[in-house]
Amino acid sequence: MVAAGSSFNKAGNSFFSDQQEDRNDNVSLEAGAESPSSTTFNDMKLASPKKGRKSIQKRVVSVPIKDVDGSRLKGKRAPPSDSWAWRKYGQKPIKGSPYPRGYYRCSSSKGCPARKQVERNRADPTMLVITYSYEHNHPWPTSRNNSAVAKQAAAAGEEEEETPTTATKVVKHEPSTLQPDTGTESGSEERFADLTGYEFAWFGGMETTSLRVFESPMFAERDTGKGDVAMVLPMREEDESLFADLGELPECSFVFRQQRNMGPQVGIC
DNA sequence: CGTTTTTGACCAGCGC
DNA sequence: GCGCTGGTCAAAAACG
Repeated sequence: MVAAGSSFNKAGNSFFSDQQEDRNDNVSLEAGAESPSSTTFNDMKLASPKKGRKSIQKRVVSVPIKDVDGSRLKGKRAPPSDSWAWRKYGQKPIKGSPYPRGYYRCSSSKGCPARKQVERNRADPTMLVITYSYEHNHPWPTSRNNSAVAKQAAAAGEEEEETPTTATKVVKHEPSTLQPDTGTESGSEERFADLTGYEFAWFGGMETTSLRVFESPMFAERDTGKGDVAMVLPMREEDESLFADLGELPECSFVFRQQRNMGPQVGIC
């Protein structure tokens, strides 16, 4: 991303570094778009030394546009990306990216501090990169319908969003919040337990049974050796074709498939 | 009529 | 100090 904007330079691979949140509610964050299709789910805690604000946690999720779109079209699928209501409050073209980034604010409840940014993954336009930001200890409202959410997320993708459904989710964890190596699995489970309490409550349905974390070589390449943990969540069979196009997927990614009446299944490369 | 989206302007941080 | 960029605000328009 060509050293995306100023604020990102400092952090370098800011994705995997602690970042700080300054001024108002702004948060500097790495545009996940830069990362290869793989990335995807990041966890970041942002402390704000300056204004003594609560720590801000960020999570980056990469979701296939089709997933989002499908949800929107059919209206009754599993939540595409989250279960909250978001209101768009801005959109900006991002330097180096042909796709604009949309800024959303949680509207599930009054005073909801959560925000998210949605943009297309430059490396893989079929993927949407969604960055969630919220105060670490903020109690989230209860789940809401997701059609609106899906619509918004899809909108962020702009143009083409007319493909069927996909439910692939590649999840990546911020290593700093996990135990480096040995912690891959236990650590991530821990993290995901956290997730289930927040916007990713829908993960809960499967996390205990098959949500696992794997390390992917591909993440290492842009992650200056921090050892990212990647996770690929359920995808639907009809989307295999999608992956045919995702040449950038890790040589060895783990893909879970979840069939409607069966639990997720693990596919091993 | 209330809510959401759009869009241009403004503000602040960072690099040069 | 200046310019660039990202993030937010806010008014108007659109939508349900």
